[in-house]
Amino acid sequence: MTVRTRFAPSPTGYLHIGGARTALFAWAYARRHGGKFILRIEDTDVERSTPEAVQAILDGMQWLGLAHDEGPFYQMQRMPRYKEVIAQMLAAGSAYYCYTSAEELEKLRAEQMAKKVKPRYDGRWRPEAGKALPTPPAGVSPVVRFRNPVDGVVAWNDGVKGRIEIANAELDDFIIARADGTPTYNFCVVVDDWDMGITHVIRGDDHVNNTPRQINVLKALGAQVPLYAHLSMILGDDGTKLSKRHGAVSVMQYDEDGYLPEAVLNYLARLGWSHGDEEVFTMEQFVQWFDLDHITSSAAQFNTEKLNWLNAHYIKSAVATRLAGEAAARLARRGIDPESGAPLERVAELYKERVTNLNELADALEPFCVVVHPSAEMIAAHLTDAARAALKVLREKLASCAWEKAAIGAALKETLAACGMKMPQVAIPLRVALLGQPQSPAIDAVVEVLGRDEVLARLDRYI
RNA sequence: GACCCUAUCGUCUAGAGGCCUAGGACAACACCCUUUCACGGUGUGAACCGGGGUUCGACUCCCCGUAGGGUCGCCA
Repeated sequence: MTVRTRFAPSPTGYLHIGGARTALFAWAYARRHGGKFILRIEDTDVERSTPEAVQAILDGMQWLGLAHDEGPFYQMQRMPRYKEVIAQMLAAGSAYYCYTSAEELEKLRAEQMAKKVKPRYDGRWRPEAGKALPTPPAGVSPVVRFRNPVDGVVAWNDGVKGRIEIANAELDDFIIARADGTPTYNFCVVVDDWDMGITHVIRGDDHVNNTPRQINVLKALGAQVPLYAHLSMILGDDGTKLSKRHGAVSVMQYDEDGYLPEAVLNYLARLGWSHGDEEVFTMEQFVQWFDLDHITSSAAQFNTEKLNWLNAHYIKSAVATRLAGEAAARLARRGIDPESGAPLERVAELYKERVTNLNELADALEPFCVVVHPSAEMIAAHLTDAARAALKVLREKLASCAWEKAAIGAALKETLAACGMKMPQVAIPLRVALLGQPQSPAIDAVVEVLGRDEVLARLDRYI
């Protein structure tokens, strides 16, 4: 049996971090077992589904590098198939028409809530041996309901939560087709998983309660029941349910915020799954190690600090060309010409050990492209008369020394000796004069990469 | 309210009855490195929700509490 997993988002918004993890796990499981990963867009909610959201999901998947083997399939394009199955079920008696209006249902629910019982359909249109059904009211188009078994329990061995058992008595006859004839979620999912030969349904925790209904329909259809694995929620940084106010929820926002996809992937992989003490690993390793047994069954709180640490790690190990390219794109978006100054690749090499994200990298590279003027306070604090005098001595040496790090370092040391100063006393004013800020990587390396002409020109403004 | 799920350092987690004096990572703190700020290195503090069982022995198994969460749509 080949493993077939799927990711089935509804296109009502962007791909959020929880969905991304679900997709990652389903993808990894298929990869791990040499199976297929299927992408299915569940767009039967015409009111809320948008083509923009479909695109956003596709973009998110692509950014993460989670490629699907089949699809994307769109449920709206499978309407004839759903209707065919509904007709079959109607004919077989496993589904029936119900003429109860939405208003009546609403009233029923309110009464049940008031009596503090579980709100559920009372089965008034359910055909039963020896039961007289009401006369269908004129002018009401009926919904179609699934005839759920009354007795027994439906149980499954959940891939992450273990055995779950729910009594059929807890389940009511849910609607599989609306009054306008369109099928509903719980029904489409079943038909799709069946038709697409899905063997492992890896999805969010919030679907646990749908599972027994889906299993019952599958059984009524004579279909094979797949293995279900329900992933717990991801909570926000503050331990509350993830929502817009948590800032970065959309996967693409992480791109925007300067995260590398491999960092996000590695972080997500470790959120709710583990492989002993392994913290940092490649997707190849992840695919090799991934299993359902080591998925945690409790909800996990998102921790931006750990993501930041991983991102910094991946930036450190990324090649400078790539980093320079990423930073250049960000600088360009700020209206800065990335080609206008020092070679960015060399600057990126200097900074990659020191930044947490690509936006910080762009910040760091900016003063190498354009002159950044220090604030008045900074000038007053660092570019004192004594400092300026030392910079003047240094300038003369830099005008003629060999242009490589060691020679620049030597010029710096000679300056210190000549002025009777300590390294920071010259290095910090020099940083302020050159970059507009008192901190930077090793100053000799910065001077070298900035170039002689630029260094002298920038110094001349202060001496 | 009913049903379902969950419970180890602040956070992510290891842990399949003795390997646990509970391990790793992020964060915190201290020290070291240092040409500033970082990086890096070393180290320290920090947890089994409570109560009952089962067992020679429970973080691990069972029950009951408690606390969180999810679901009860002609949404997905």
